[in-house]
Amino acid sequence: MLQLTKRTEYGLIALVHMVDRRGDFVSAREISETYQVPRRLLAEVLKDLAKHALVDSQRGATGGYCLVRPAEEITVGEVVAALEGAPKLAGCETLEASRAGGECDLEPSCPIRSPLQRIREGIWRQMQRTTLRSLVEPVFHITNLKHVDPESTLI
Amino acid sequence: MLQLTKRTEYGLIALVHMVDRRGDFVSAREISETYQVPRRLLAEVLKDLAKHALVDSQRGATGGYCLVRPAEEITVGEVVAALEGAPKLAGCETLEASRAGGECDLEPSCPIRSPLQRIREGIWRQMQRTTLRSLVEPVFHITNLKHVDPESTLI
DNA sequence: TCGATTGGGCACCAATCTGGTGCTAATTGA
DNA sequence: TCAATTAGCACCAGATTGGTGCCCAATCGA
Repeated sequence: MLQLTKRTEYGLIALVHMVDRRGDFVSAREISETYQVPRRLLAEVLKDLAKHALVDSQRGATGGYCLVRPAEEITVGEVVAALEGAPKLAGCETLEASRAGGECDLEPSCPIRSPLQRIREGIWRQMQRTTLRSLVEPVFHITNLKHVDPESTLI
Repeated sequence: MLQLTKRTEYGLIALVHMVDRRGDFVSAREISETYQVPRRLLAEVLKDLAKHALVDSQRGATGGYCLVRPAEEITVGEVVAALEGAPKLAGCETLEASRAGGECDLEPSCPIRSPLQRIREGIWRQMQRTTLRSLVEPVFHITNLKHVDPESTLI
């Protein structure tokens, strides 16, 4: 259905919540109560983000999570990749790299290269260009990229 | 998993196959054999496309399907909407329209408007700007939209 | 007229994904 | 020690997805 999962949604909400609060650790409970998100599931998500080195985690009474890098350096693409795995651009692209030039017999519609593949690539590129910062302050995204037609920005 | 369905993939493949062949009807069998796609499923997809007036269908021995409009006028967004339903931009957006101005209590993270919503909107806009033609000849898309940074085109 | 070929409708299925929960252990500050 | 927190693992019900079976309806050519 072309949709990101709830996991990703919760992850992004949590990350946005932590923007510009580096240093102090925010607990999963605080986030879950603030945005009415299932705590256990959110914890699962944050754990994954920690595994992928997008957040630091600390146990104990005053523990919690905080961003590892500034919001300008974290892309939506990274978050999605961490929480649902990088979109498999299977077929041609991957084969291209591995066997350099041979015909592709795995992807049946290869000669044309499946339209869906191309669309997925496009979406993927967009997400890799969209930072956490631009989610917090959309204006940032547009004003800092004047040469890009605002109409065509992801957000 | 942020992915379009196989149905959509098959639909796009079929539509691309029919580009610039208005007039003669292409059978589901021909397409399925050309691209090694399950015939019955493809038929189901084409039926939906016909229902949404994206293709004409004709029964009988020499029947099949053909595009209703030229490839420049059919957008990927339309195809996706036909085959998997328009992405529900639930919550704020829809409520905004219906009750004009009240607080949104359905979408918990509403005050911030869920980051995921925004991303979804961006993707959706992109798909609505991407035509079938640009899937056939990517060059078309870029050269005809010179004011858009090529980096930011969907395809 | 008859048969072959095509799309249309409906039901159905197995596998997978998704959202979510329970429980217990380990860590840490007060 | 106690309370709060993250970590790990298993588990579950429901929805979605990809795909198939079967028969009917239309249409064309012989």
